[in-house]
Amino acid sequence: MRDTLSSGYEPNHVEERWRKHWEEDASFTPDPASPGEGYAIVIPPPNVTGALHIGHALNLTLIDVLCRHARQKGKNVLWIPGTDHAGIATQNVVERALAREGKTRHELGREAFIERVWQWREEYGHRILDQIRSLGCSVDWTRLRFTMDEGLSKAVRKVFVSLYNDGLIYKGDYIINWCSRCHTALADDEVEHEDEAGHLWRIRYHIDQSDEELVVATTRPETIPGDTAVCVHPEDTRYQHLIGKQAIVPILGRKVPIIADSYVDREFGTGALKVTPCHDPNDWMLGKRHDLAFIQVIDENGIMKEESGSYHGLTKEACRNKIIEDIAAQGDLVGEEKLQHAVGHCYRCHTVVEPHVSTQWFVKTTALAKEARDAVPDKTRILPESWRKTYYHWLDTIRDWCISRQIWWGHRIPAWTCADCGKLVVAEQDPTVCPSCGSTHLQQDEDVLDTWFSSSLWPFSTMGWPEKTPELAKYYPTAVLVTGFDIIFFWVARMMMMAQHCMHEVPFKDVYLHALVRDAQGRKMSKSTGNVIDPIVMIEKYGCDALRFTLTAFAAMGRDIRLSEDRIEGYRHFVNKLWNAARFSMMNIGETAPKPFDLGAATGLHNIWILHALEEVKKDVDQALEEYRFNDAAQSCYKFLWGSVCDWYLELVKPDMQKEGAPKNQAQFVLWTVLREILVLLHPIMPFVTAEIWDALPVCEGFEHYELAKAPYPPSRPSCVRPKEAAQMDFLQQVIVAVRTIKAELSISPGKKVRLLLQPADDEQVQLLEDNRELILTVARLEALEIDPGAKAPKASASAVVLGCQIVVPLKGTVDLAGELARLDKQLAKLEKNLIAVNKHLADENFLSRAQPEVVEREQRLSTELLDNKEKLTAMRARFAQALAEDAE
RNA sequence: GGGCAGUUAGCUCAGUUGGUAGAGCAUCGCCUUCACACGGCGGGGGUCGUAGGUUCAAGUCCUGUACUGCCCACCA
Repeated sequence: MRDTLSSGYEPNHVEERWRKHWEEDASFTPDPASPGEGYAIVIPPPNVTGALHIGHALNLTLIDVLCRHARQKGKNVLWIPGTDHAGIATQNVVERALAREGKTRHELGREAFIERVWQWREEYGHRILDQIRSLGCSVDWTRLRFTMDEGLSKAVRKVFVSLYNDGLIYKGDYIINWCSRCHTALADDEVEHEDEAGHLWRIRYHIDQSDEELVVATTRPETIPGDTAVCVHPEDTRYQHLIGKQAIVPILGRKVPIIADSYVDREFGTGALKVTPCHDPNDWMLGKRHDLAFIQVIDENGIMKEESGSYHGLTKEACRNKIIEDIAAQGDLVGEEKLQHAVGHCYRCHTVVEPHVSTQWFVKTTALAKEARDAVPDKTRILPESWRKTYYHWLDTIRDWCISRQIWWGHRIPAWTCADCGKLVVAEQDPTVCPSCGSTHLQQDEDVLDTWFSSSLWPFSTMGWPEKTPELAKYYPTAVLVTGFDIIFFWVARMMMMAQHCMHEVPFKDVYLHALVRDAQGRKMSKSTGNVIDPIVMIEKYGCDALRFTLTAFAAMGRDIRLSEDRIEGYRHFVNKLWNAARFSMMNIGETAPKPFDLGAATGLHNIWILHALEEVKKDVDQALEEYRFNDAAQSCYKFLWGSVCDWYLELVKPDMQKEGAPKNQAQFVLWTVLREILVLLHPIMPFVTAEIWDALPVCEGFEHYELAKAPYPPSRPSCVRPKEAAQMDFLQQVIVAVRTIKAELSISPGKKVRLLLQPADDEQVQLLEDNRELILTVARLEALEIDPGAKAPKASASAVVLGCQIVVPLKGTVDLAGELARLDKQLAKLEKNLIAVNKHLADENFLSRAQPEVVEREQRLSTELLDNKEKLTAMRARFAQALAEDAE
């Protein structure tokens, strides 16, 4: 046990000790052979290059809440941590570092460069792991994984070969998205479309051997040298007669056919389209369909090729300006207008993406996508459900997945070409001879795989697949995938596809897609906007628990989180409140633990009431977390601890603590129980402060001591569910509040002890109030308390009515008599308003005959009660007014 | 062009199966009451975007509509 707690919670002193303890103790390293239902979550692997941002913090907090809660519920929990090699992103970072030394990766050569990246990872890759650690994540560090680990690389190769052998991976020429800065192909979803202001130029194409002409509209005149056709709609009467003739490409003078295809939108532009099969995906499709020539005029660096004639060597941007100039000079520029249109950008470096024809590797997605689709929602639920449609839609319209990347950092494609016979060899093990001709001149494919290829195997590759491991047997499929919706396609859908192929089973039973964390204005956080909230800074400033509680409390399903620093600061108060409630408890419990007794037999309304409330929170929190309602779980704890325990129970229990014997011991043990169990409930959300308090709490006789991270969820105590007593307590609270209100509104100092006369409505109230006389005296701060239904109230007194019980505070000696009249009028007006509303219901025939009987009954009861209150209050007002008048005389 | 969210107190958001609107922060008043001023007590503040519909009863269900945000999409 630790010494007394300090008066303010200081997270920095506490947290590091627990991080260390959890790690050294291997607290979160489960044994697959141990009992308990397997419950696994794999971390969405952050990039090794990365630093923890607030989105990670949210993601990791929610996962940790689930894992810690599942442990409490007796599950055998495995949370696998790890990082992603993040091909393009990491290569970019290292290349930038090289550039600062004045070197390029090409100067270094492939092998040395890769060596350099590994070095870089050794040096900086632990940063993100440290940050995961500082968040308090209960991950199993002994099972740390990296997508380029030997085991995972083996899995990658196995899947590649298997897909290839099944005919689901092929190599082919296709128009892909090319980033000329990253110098690699990108998958469709790695391209971000953004509306940009551009121009739509109308350019005249002359018709061969004719005076006629055709005007086409284009946003990309630099591709004109690559034109191999002009296309119109087959039913367009304006152009029908030109179909089959030849158009002359401006400047270059090449003749190209005029073709017809219903793809063309007659309404847009001029209704005539120039076709550049090598530099536009639609034109590529047209080119294939109409068997057109394919002329590439822009190279992989964005420079005009020789085929572009006089524009050879220009950048594509320069070419655009020049060619427009030239066409204008020739008099063939017919028009120029501004146009907003979508332009694709590289999701890694934001360079404009160029459609580019090249040889790439693809995964056939049709069959895989169907299986992934069919698994939802029966085998895998997607939450919130609104994302289900999006998921379906993507899979329904999916195109083959381009998986080759022209970079060096990543899993190199396990394909070799025989230099002698040209045979393509795809194999798990590096081949030494060509199986076809026996040659040893085998050349491995230069490309590496898309990062998402290896990530898509993550749920099972991290558990040791393709080996048959105890982890796979116990923990697969994983319980839930928790991630942001921004990677639903990149990652979630692809894991679903790959798992079906490799495991013939879904990778997870639930997918919980959480929100994006935005700034207070709802903007995305970004370094350039300067609105980022750095979780590490927040942890240092306010403590990890405050950050975690804030994120949890804001994690309502299906809604973005608008975060600002003052919210975190606000919840730090809550952490401190818990700390001080614990301090108070321990001061009153003392060194020696109280003697346990049967809580179901507790006496004292306040004890019975708080135990009842405790049962409710336990139920609520458990239910909320089962349904991923994180915010509800956090709110329940917050309300109970602050609103019930601190605001009331701690005050109510003070008199008991001054006594000796049974009442004191009872209060102590109840307090001990309440504190102990709320610590367990809060622990998944705020692991540090709860563990620290738990550690300082004495252990009662007959109770086992274990550390909080290993504590079970508190079992329900049915004998403590006491709704009747809870309602009685509610009545007492209302009485006390009424007295406080009178004091506050009549400017009677809260500290000033007043006399109170209660005129209960019935014997039951008399009994209840008598039984709790002491409690009322203390909490309402009274000098004297008279409970007497027949008592004669002094005329000059302030009054209120609660459930028919009249509350009278004599005002003799106080100043503000006139204030009371105004106060009563306000109360009466409020009552009257309510009464009218209720009576309107009761006067309605339809309501009486059609509403549920309970509802009608409730309304009737309410009406009677309100009327009674009104009458009593009116009478008191009259008496008081009289007193005022007499006083004036 | 298609799809999905959101619109509730000054701000940020809750509001499970329809039954007289809640929290935190902010604001106002009072209080250094021996756990906590990162505190206590009390007050003020909302015709729940808008128009209809269903219902005895709608913030809650349905339809239309406005605005905001996001995602998807091959109109050059």
